[in-house]
Amino acid sequence: MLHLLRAYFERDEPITDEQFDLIQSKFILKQLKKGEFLLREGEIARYGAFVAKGCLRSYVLDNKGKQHIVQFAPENWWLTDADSILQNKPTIYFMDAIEDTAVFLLDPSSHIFLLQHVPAYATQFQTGIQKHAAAKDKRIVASLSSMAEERYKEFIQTYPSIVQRVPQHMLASYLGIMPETLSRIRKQMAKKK
Amino acid sequence: MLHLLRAYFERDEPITDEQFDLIQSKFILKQLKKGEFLLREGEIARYGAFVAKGCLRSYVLDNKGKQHIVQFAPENWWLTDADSILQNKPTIYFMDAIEDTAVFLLDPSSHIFLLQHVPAYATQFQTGIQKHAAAKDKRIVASLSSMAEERYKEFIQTYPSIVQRVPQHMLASYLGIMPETLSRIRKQMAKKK
DNA sequence: CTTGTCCATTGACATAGATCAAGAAACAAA
DNA sequence: TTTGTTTCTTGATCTATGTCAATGGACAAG
Repeated sequence: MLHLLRAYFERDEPITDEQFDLIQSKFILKQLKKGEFLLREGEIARYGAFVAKGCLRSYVLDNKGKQHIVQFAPENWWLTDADSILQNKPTIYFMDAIEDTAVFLLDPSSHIFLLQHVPAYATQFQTGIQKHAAAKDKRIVASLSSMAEERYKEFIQTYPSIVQRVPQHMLASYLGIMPETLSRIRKQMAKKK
Repeated sequence: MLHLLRAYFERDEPITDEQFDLIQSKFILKQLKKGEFLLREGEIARYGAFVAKGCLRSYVLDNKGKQHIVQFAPENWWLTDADSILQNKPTIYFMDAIEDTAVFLLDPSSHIFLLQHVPAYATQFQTGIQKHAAAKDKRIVASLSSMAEERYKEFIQTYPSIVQRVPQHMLASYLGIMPETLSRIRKQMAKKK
């Protein structure tokens, strides 16, 4: 799995073996079987997770016990609850693996250490933060301004690889609609074109 | 207005006059009349804006020309399009003043300078980023899991001061519902209690 | 005071999407 | 293959919210 971690940090600029040793020494590899949890509601998050292989998701339960998927995290994405880590407060999220998944865990102090000592880490971190923030903005705008069908199309455009690998009902949950509705939307779209 | 800027950076730790001089020298004060724009769709954002007094909002136009409010920024909030600044790409947002407003503008290189030279700046920046990110997460979760009435109640809880000062139809736009619907929700709530 | 503009309210109706119920596929395990 | 799970589809209704249209209040400008 280590080569995947290295490839990620070398995307923009190559890094030396020494630097990668530093990185490597801070991350903890964890293998998750499909369905295993990384974090549950009520726990305090202690790590950020980098997905080397597989796919995680995070979701919340509403007051009726219904799941709502907040994020998918396939290869090269990060998943964490920064709020919980930084404020030492219980998370509202569940995070689990929707396939067999390999993640690298990083605790906050290691994170700060790497920021200060490995420029390539700082670069990728910055890029990652931005990407996440932009994705969130896009999602908020979509939820305000688009009907379900448009949001689905936009999702397909933005995350074609995710569409292939997650079951439809999870997509529906992410989009904020019922599986039945997504099924009907797909039928509509198939007919039109 | 400078004392407001100073008060913001001194919230957690006092700062010296020298440090504040440094801060002061980088910010540009701009006064906006109600209705004046800070940024329009298609422009490239050049500054982050700190609201010292008054209130800004950002919104997008959907393909039918309808406004959707993405954010309100009252005193001590920041408003910017990081994506546009950092990627040098045209913004999709309009940002304007909903009251007479005083903002302090900061360009990216000054931002980096202050991060490196004024610890209190770095601290407040970090806190601000977190606050924004948490607010976005909360909003995404709410849009997935709550009906209009619950979202409205949550908004009142979270931003009581904003409710007082913005017209109802803007609140509706932020909540993703029509003004008529918000009016009906308020009527319902008044009846119940 | 009068006029115009903006905003909130209310009603009648339309529609996107939810809910409930039943099957049909798909797929894995035995 | 048979059986059991899980996922997807389809139909019949129900409900929250949007749309359209009219009215009345608040407030600013003349």
